[in-house]
Amino acid sequence: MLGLKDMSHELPKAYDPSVIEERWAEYWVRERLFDVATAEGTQEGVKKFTMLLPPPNVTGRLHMGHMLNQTEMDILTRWHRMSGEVAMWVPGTDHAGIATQMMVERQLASEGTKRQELGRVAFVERVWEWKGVYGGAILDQMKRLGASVDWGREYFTMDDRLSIAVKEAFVRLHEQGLIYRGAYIVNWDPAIQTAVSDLEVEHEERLGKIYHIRYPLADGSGSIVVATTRPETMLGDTAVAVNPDDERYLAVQGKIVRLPLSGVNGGPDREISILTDDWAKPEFGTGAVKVTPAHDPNDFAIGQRHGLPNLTILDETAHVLLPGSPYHGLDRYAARTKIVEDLKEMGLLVDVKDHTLAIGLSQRTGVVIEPRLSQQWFVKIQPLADKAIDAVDKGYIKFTPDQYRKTYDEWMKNIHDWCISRQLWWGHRIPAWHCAACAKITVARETPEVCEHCQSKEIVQETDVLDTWFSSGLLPFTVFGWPEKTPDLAAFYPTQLLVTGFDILFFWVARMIMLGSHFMLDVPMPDGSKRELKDAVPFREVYIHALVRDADRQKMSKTKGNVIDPIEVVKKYGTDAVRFTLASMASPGTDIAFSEERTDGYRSFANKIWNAARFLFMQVDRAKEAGVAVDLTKLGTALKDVEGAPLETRWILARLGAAAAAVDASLAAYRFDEAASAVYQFFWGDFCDWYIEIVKLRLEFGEGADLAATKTALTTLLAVFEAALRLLSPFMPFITEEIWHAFYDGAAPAKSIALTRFPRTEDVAGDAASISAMEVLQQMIVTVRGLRKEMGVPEKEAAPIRVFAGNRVVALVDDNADLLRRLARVSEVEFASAALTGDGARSTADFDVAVVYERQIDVAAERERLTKDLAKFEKGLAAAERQLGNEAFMAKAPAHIVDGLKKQAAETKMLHDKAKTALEALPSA
RNA sequence: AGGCGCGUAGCUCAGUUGGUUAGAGCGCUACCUUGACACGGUAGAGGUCAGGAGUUCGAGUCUCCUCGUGCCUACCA
Repeated sequence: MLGLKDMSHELPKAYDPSVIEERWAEYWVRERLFDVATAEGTQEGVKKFTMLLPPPNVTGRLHMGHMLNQTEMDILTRWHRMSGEVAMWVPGTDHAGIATQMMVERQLASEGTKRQELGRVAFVERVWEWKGVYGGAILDQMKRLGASVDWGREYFTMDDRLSIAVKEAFVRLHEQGLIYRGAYIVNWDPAIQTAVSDLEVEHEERLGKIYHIRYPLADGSGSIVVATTRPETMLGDTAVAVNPDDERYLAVQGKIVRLPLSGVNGGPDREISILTDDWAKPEFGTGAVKVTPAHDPNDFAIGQRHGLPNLTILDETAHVLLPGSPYHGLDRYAARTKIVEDLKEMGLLVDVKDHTLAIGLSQRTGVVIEPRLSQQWFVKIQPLADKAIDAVDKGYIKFTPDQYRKTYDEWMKNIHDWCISRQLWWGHRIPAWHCAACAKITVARETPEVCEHCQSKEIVQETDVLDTWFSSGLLPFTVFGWPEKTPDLAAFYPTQLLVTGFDILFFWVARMIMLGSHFMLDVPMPDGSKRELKDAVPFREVYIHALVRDADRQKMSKTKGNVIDPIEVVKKYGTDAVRFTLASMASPGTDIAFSEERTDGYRSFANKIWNAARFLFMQVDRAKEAGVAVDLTKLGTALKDVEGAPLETRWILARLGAAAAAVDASLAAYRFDEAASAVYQFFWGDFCDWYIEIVKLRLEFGEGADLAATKTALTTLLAVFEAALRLLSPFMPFITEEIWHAFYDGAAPAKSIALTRFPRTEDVAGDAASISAMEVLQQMIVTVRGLRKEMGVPEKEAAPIRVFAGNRVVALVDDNADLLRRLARVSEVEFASAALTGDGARSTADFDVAVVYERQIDVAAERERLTKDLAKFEKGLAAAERQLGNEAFMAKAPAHIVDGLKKQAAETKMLHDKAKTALEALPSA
């Protein structure tokens, strides 16, 4: 399947992701590597990691937000899987009622027809056809990105089994008295002509006008002035309300008003009364409110309280519906203009003021929402919300970041009943039948033959469909077979985690919590015991991630044209680089300003990994030629066997263990940025920059070389590298898979690196002492390199150095002289018996070091540097001394802080004195 | 109208319970085409942590205020 043999000899110099990624993406899906059998989930004692993919709309195309979401989920899933857990990530798509219907309607429009001409049945068929052709696009994109989901469990929210579950849920809620139908004011989208829920309305501050209109009293004794932002609705006024305590209006309470412009067919204007209601606030507008019960939720409430008639004067398309009126048939805004003009002409327009108001726009179509009185289905939400509040309050569901718990709580506590009916054709049709004979409703799981109330056969099914979020809110249990008591449901519910953006916190997350807490309480636990709320919740944890913005922090939108297509970026830099970018920028609290420059940097990282692999493969080839063969089955042992091993071996193993521990801790806290930075730092900073450079010394194959030592060094090198690949693999699955297979050259111990074990500290030997010793050595090497450069020692030339150091460092330098020679280009090391000053000597806390070389330095520059150093030390010293002289500090600060400061002060003083001596030793200019 | 964030190096961002001299990547400067890698190596420069006040022995970190900025929720005509 792979050209492995070729690879190990002829890896191209630069890594080219395009040639390998598609191959592995297909391989992972074809081999079904990430499908989980139900039996695996029922094993005793095995930890499970179950998670649902937030189902993208079938109409969707993958955007950066999806990619961030999927990258995070994939990293977590791969990490859990490699940690020995049963890791199951369930994918699917959402039928997305409005979005999909609009998409197909647009298609019909381009063919010169419309859904009404097709009829409901043909239209729905047409949508299914559309879904068949275009619906899979987003999941195909997901496959290309290597998401390690369980494709065997892929679902669509309109699948038969899910439709049955949706019906069941609806019927049960109805039976429990939690679903009702009635005429209420709802948010009406006049473009697509359906009701939408409160959440589907977006508010936008806009500058509008507020109109003060004079309504004359019928008895001619005067008038009352009302204030409104929507003058066209006056046609539907059925009262005027004033506050009972408003002294200005005491005299007109109960009087009759003649409503201007309301006459039809040339008849007289309607008469309405002035009533009192607390809702009218004296301080707002004129203190008098026109009441339009059919077109405003507050007015509706007033109407209910006072038994006012509801007069609907706008139709489904927001055109005036008032036959016989001159305004009949006008669009709402045209009507507004004309009414204002007419009022002005009649002298009834008292005032027009600028007024900013939050206008409601339909999330899907962008048109202004028209509050409209209509028959709709609602879920009585309070009983569900109570459980959902409880579940989070009691800690059964944990939010990360924690601040969202509060957001959730606030919303849940102010929740309104949920309008779940939509006047669409695409969706789950409400399982209710209206009776023509008795006008009552039959709600049933199966299509009924007769009306359950009067046995009439004259029944027709409700034409409304359910809000898409109703079905997706059930997913955490319906995907596992609910209402059936399936093994899947027993094994995998509740899921562990939900990863999503805050934009669907209320739409989806909150609904899942409400519906899960409600329905699953009735499902016994696998052992037959009663299920408690803590096990009825749909997931244990919710991780809310940030929004991906463009490099200028602008929200990506089609209208702005700043949408970054992840597939394009992936083509340019490789999936691994884009994944790594998203992971490393996924810090809590801030949105992600996606920058290609950053991605470019991580492409370099991939290239670095690639070239490290090339280096290793070359060494393996050299070894083979020298007759040294490494046993790849012994790599695990190599990670633990440090008996008599050189410093760098013990050090890199300690670093590897630390990196693994850091990744574990970070991912457990959803700190993808920290985890990414830990692996990056380990691989590039520790492994490549230091370890490989040191190992180059050890790999001697020539005459008289100690081949046994070479073999040991090479084995450790390979072992660390192989472990590093596993460490990197959740973040960069493609390049690690490719190199890992090449590494084993057809004899890989598993079908995929994703199925191997994630490195754990307990798998790796390593001691803290090796880290601190190595740090001293690194510091010394860096210092010598700096000195060489200052003194103008040519790059290729080795120079002797002098070292003055304590015992610890003497032994360290002595033992690792070859390392110094190689990495700092030192020819010989001479130990000094006294502190070194002048002559380009440099000091640290642990040692003094000087490069012995004829100075070619710029004296002026050196003086400048030393002067600067001196000033820095003086400042530090003064600060430390001031602090140490502070009695309050000495009395109150903990001992280790005081000791630390004392030590620091002593060191600073030493460095200060040396810098001073060195400065004085410089020849005068 | 309420609520939640953010403001740290030229840019993008880290900075865990307050504790020794505030970090990373990119960019920048200098040197290096060294047999893994120029998508590279080595060494550097660069920050009064938005501003002010307070608490504390000690504040990037806690409190308050101001300024700037982003978002969420909401039935004020």
